[in-house]
Amino acid sequence: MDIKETLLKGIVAAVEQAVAEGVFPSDQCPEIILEVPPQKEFGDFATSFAMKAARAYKMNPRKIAEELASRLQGDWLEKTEIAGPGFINFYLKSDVIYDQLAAIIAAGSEYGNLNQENPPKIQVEYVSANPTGPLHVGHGRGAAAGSALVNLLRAAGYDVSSEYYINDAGNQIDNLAASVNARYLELLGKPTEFPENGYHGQDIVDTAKRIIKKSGDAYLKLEAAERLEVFKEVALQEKLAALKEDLAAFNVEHDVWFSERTLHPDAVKDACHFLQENGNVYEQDGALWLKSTAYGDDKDRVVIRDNGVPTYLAADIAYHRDKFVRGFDKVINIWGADHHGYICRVKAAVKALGYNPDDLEVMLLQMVSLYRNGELVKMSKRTGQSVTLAELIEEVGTDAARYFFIMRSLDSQLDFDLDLAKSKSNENPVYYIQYAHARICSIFRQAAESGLTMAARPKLELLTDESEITLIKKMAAYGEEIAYAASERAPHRIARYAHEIASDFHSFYNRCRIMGVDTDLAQARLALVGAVASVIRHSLGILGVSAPEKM
RNA sequence: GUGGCUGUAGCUCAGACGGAUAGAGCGGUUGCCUCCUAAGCAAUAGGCCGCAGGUUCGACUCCUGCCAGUCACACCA
Repeated sequence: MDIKETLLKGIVAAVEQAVAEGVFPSDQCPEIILEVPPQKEFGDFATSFAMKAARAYKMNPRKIAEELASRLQGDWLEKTEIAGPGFINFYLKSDVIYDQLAAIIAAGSEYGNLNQENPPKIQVEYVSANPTGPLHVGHGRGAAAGSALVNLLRAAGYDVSSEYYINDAGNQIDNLAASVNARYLELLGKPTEFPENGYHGQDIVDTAKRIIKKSGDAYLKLEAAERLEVFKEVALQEKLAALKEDLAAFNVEHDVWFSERTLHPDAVKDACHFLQENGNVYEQDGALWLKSTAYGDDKDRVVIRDNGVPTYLAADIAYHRDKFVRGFDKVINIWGADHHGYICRVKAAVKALGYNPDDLEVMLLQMVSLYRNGELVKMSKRTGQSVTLAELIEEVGTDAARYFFIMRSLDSQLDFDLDLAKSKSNENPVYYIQYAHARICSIFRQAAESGLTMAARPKLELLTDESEITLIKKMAAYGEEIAYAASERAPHRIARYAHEIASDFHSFYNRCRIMGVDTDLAQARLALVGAVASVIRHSLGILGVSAPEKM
């Protein structure tokens, strides 16, 4: 069992004993929280329990600490100290950490994967950009963060399904077809007015060119409406293929691609009927309205327009109903910050459908601002002037782009410095981590050459250097970090962790040598750095960043 | 106007249900390659944690108000 849990149980037992002896009052026991102290002189773990309990117990905190410490036992415990206003500091026996290291080594590449009994089913829907043009950098943040979150949740033992919602119904798709049509006519020398809400990107021109290359002017003979239908399908298939290609190049893969069209008309109608029967929609001015105000929205929202066409919300209601019908315990949507006003009505819809709105978690990504040469790069999807994800990957590479997107908390606006990300130098944090991994691989290559082998049972207790102890403790904390980061939905914590362990390793590397020291010590160190490499690989794997063996 | 997010070192940002001297990277200064990758290490300078109140033994963290930046407030998607 994890040493922290063991310690926690020991403390609980000590408190219970004190209560049984009448030293502590029987009720009002505050929660016991163990933390790693800010300084190593304060021990391996500490708790502020005594200070928290002081009020409830009406006792002096130092007295509480003494009573607790005197009842705490365990052969893994070196000593306890009471410090400051009433902190209890715990010092573990040194062999405890060697047991931990041995367990980490034994777990191998599985170390960092947590097991949960009856893991909750979680769905993560992310990117879901309209299939009307290439992905741009904003989608890139969603793609990186979403896939990292999926990896993180899986490592934490959840049963996760990732999904892309394809908005392949509605006006924007008609605009896509009309845009392709306009380019088609234009290229064939039959100038036409470009649709007002059309897409101006080069990709639309390219699609038109490919159509001409394949079929020439054959489609000119068709009625306009027929031609638009054909172009709609061609364009949609091309866009979807391009999206998948862009995402694949970015180490992003969705388990399910969900087409909005499949919701029309039946699922949308069913959902509306359902809401009608439980009285959550009403008709007014010829339209059908969701009573979202009953669930905290500012105003009611139209679901079916007066012309009989369902709104985007109608499809989303049907879609979210479908998600819950599929049996997910938690449904996570990753949206851009510009959609925040939409959350309330979807949650209202979820509640109106009879599900718990708290089971729908919407994570908002704040905006990305690109900087090049110190200047803001303006983005506009309409005019096709934006920097696309493909261009970003081309410019800075998948590893750097993913790391830059993930390393910041999702709810802080991101300034993405292109010049920094593409600089293949020490300014770039992703290389720092990868370099640590490459160095370890290099050590193993050298060891193999010089005949140094891994010991079956390395003498880990020889690892007594400060930097070695730091590394072991850092690795021992990885599981907890995974669990916490997953529960907080905070993949950036893993980026941080990876950087920290890389830093601990580089520090070790400069203090301790492996080749040329006593064989037992060398083998122990080899085992240590092997574990470090494994943990770095695991954490980079969550981030979707490669772990090169040479740099 | 209403709502969301943000405001911490020169710059970009971390900071676990309130706790012991507020952290990292970049940038600055100073050292370290006869030795496993110097894309590295070590040391050092740099902070009214936006402002003002409040709660508490204790507040960057919680509450209230204000200021600033940003995104959004459709029978568009």
